[in-house]
Amino acid sequence: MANKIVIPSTAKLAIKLSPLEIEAIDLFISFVRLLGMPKSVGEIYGLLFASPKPLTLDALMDRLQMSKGSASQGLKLLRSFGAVRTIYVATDRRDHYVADFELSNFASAFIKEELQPHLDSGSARLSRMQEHLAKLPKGEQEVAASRIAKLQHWKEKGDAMLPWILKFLVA
Amino acid sequence: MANKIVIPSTAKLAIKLSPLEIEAIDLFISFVRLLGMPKSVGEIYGLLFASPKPLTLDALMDRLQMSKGSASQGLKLLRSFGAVRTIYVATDRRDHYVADFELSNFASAFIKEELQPHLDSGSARLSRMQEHLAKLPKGEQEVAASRIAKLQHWKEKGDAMLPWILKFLVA
DNA sequence: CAACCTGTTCATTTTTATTTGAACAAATTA
DNA sequence: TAATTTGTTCAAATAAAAATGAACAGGTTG
Repeated sequence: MANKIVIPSTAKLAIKLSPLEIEAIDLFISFVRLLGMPKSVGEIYGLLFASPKPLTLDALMDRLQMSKGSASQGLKLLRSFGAVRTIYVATDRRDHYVADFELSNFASAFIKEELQPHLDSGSARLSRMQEHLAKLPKGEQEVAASRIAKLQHWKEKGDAMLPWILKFLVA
Repeated sequence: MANKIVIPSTAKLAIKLSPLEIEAIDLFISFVRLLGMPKSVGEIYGLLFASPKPLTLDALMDRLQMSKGSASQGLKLLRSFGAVRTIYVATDRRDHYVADFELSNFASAFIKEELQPHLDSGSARLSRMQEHLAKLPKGEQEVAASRIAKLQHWKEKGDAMLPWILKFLVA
């Protein structure tokens, strides 16, 4: 005998995502993947981006069919670099989220958290390399020195470029 | 009874990586990870970068303790964007690899293969969004239109920025 | 041409990243 | 203050990415 499916009166039917929402979500999934973030973060931002009104954690879970943990962590990350913020909604004590539309938030978070640290640790690395170089057999020193110089040059290029990119994005 | 360990006369002891090599490998592992490439690619490039002479696939496997499959695929990828190339070595029919020191190869491969395609598909996506927009209830059209305009703006910014970055890198 | 050498491919295994959901804490309400 | 609501955390499960190694294809050599 087949089980009867009972839907409690409090259950909310998940409203299917609209084509526009799907398009936005899809766009932001590929965008965040590019920055090495989990897909769920793209889904959340995409839906908030497309949504005309603020959404609660519940609503996100419901419409994206996503666990509470993912939604909570995704929002945490998005908040951390200002891609999303809460907005006060009277009579409802839940947090209501809206997307911030400044794309540069994503990019500058990526630059500050991923690129900058690597460039910064680069100086120390180059020093260490110079030390190792000194201990090399004479015959190998010249080649190695020229390659370390290459790295130095790349680092300088990176250092010079990042501020410029940041400025361009924010502008 | 303990087994006797027999080392066949043809076996080559893997030469331990030098501190300089380790430093280079470590650097390039984080670099390629940033570009979403597998660690093994960074190891290969790093060792070739540090190596004063060309290395064969065998040598890479041996010194990096890496499988033939990984080495072969990593080299294939690195060759595909010119980060590595083969060099002729008389009396040895194996391929001998050297690193190409033009950093811009990595960056422009990344731009051409990851960033550019997303921007390119963006136009079609924006058109689709415009169509969905038209089918929206009147009340929601205005908000949605302004957000699509945002996307348009970002896309234009990206389109404008990429060529500039590319030029900066190659310079 | 048969045995060998070199490198590629790809199904399988292993490792790493992401998601889930239940336990928890904090705040609110009855 | 007990019950409820809301959101976070984290250990465990799942999914995705990467590495492995055996089978293979194409050369080369004796």
